Amino acid sequence: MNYWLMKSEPNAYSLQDLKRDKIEHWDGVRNYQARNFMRDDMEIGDLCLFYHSNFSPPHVAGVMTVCKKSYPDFTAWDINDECHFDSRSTPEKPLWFMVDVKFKQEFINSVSLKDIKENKKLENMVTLRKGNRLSITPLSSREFDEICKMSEIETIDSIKIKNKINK
DNA sequence: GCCAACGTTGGC
DNA sequence: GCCAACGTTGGC
Repeated sequence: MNYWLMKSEPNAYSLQDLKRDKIEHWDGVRNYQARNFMRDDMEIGDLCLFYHSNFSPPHVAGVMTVCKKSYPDFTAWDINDECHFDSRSTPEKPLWFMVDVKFKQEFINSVSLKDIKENKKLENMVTLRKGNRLSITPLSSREFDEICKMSEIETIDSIKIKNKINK
């Protein structure tokens, strides 16, 4: 089983949205490395941290699981979908792929990027590597467990995030 | 809103 | 195949 961190801008799609929808396809990935992770390495049952990017403060909000193996990202074929359409991808020769994810858990306390950076045990996280902009990164089981553990503790940032989300 | 860091594109 | 120019990501 593998562990992943997956980024989404909560404006576009949040963990709370997934909680409502239960299952959703993780479409719109248009980066080859991130695509390869999904297409080649993600298995049913893999555990994923749901990370809210472009939010102040940025944070991990909860956990989801992979519930369907990769298949072509059909939003790339929709000429009316300005954000996702890519003429290079066709049903015969798909270029982009996605998996389905299932809601598992909303953290009682979100874990902020700042708190992650300050945790010595997480200093080797791929997500933290300088200049990393990958929307999907692998995690070790230890890193995954550590972040879940951190969510049990209330912090200044987690209170900030709670207040903002409940507004 | 700024901008660093990276990925992608396209001319040569 | 190089690399400059451009676009995007995402923290701050």
